[in-house]
Amino acid sequence: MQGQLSHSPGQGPIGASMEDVAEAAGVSISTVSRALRNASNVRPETTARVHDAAARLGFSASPSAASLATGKVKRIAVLIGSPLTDWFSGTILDGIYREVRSAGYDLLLYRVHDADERRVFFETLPARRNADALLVASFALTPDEQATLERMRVPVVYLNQKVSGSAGVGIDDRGAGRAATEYALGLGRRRVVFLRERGLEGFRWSARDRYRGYLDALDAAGLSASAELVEEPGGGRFGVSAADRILAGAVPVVVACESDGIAIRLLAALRRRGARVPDDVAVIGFDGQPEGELFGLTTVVQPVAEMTGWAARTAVALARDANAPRERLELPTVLRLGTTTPR
Amino acid sequence: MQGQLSHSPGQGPIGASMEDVAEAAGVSISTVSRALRNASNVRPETTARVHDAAARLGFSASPSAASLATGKVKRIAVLIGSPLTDWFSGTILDGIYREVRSAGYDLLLYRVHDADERRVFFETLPARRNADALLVASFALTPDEQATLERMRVPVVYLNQKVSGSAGVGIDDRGAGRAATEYALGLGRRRVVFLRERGLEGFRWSARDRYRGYLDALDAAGLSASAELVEEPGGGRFGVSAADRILAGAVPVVVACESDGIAIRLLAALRRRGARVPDDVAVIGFDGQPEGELFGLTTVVQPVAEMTGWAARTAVALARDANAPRERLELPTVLRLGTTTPR
DNA sequence: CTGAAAGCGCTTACAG
DNA sequence: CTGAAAGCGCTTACAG
Repeated sequence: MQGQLSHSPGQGPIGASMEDVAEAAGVSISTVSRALRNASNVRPETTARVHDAAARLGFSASPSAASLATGKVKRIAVLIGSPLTDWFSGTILDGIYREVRSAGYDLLLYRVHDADERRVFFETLPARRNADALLVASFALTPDEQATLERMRVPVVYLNQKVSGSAGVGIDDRGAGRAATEYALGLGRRRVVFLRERGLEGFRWSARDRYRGYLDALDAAGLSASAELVEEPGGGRFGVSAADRILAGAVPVVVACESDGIAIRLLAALRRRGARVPDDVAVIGFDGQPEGELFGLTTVVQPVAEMTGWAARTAVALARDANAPRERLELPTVLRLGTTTPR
Repeated sequence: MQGQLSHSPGQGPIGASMEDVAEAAGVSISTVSRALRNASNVRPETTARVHDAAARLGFSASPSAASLATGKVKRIAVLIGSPLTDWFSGTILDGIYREVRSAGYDLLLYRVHDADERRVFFETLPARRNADALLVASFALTPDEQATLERMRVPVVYLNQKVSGSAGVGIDDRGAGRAATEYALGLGRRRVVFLRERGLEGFRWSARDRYRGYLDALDAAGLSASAELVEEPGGGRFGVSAADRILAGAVPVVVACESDGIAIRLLAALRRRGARVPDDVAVIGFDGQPEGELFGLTTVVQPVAEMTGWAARTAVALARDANAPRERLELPTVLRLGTTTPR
């Protein structure tokens, strides 16, 4: 019994081993291994006998042992930069989960909210050797961080960020931000402001690009940008001071928002102040969050389901074969008109 | 080279091995292993030398190999029954993530939305041998499923469900539902209805219990329940037909909602119909979602952060030692008055 | 404080 | 179609 590790006292039996199954089925563990993975080169009756024995003993294989032998961990990691309470985060996680699980992979979740979490993630690279592919969602990486991920030797798929040479899918945030702003300018209001959350500048690629598109449109129209409105993220008070500042202007205005979630919070704040929407203030969101429809929100709808599905399927393909093609895809957005902008 | 597996063609080098580090540092791999985990029985200079060599070679240990040797996978699995887009799901995932990661564990996510996903999960038990502890969140399990989880030999912590003999934390959903309804009855309206989502009956323990509390209160007041309002979950149209049905009654009414998310969607639908809140319809939510504050929502606030923190810390404790105490904790709720109920 | 060696539980090339 | 054996890359009891 030399070498027998005794460091799991009181753990109790962890369940049947492959050897137990082999004995019960009267075959070798090689055959058990093959039969349980339904390899074609096993006699059907043998396979059935093995499955029977495994079920009877409540056997389930050790993923760690299998990983060690195959070099694959059958896990896909997702790295998310926005709070998980955001509609966008929840929606893409839901979609990614479906694809990943149906392909037989588990989902490992990593979240990076602040500079500290960010530092820890890139220093320790927990996804290293821990996932067969990594999906980076809505998260603006520095060139350094991109390089670090490269060295990790795990295939990376980007959702909503452009990284040349890497697989990825997204929309044209800048173009869509510009188009929304052009539409806003066409409404004949004197001010068009852009509202976004503070403190996530380095994280949210998409917000930054949408804002750039806003500036593009103003520039093309020969206008200078109104002071952009930046609010503290999250919390019940979001939008309140923005509403105050917007209403202080005393001119009809259009507000283009970074996201529908922000737009909805702004609408609530405006209404509590008695502002008329869209007469005093017109509002345009960004996302296509279903809740926005209830508020009649005019918004830029992005094809979240398509983006997510594509990203997840690509991650699975790369997890299976790191040499699978690494394509880039850009999907179109649509401006959906509601009642928060005038006809 | 016999036995050398050749099934990873083109994978390229996966990085340095412990042997490489050992050679570079001039020690054995035993020492490398100890030094990298900062074991106390290694000379400080040796430890430093090993860390240096590891950093130079970009070494990171294989979690699979470590797991196989230790019997621990350093992962905690979360099983969630509600859509990840729900505020509650996002909030608890955020909180669980923080605790779990800071304790050195990875987070494995499992979601069970419909009967099919549910069946697959319990048939395949993907968390088996794949996590050191399982956190089951807001998910009503059948006795059979509870037993299945028991046999899995992974410690389980329940968030928002009472399972005797298991660790868990939650609020008194039934009591809180009753208290909210009693408050509603005290407002002197003739009808008090309960609004919840359809299709998740077997999944959401908490919604069911809140509804039971509603019935309790009516019963105690000698009233019979109004037809409960059940709506299709999700989507932009949620709440619209509920609003229609509520307004058809033509009597002032109080609506107690399963969640704040539902209450907010109802408020939007009511306002678009021109109903006065709280004069025509008073609304009470459940959760304490920050967004509700913007709408002045009266609601039952549950201590989500405390519940989540406790559950996650308990999961970590059980992951470290399956014999750690399995306690149950019930936390209090508070009715927060807003402007959607009359003074 | 350090090293040689066994073992964790699988998968698969090889031989039959 | 099946089995014996090597190896995946760690950790740790044991001996020094």
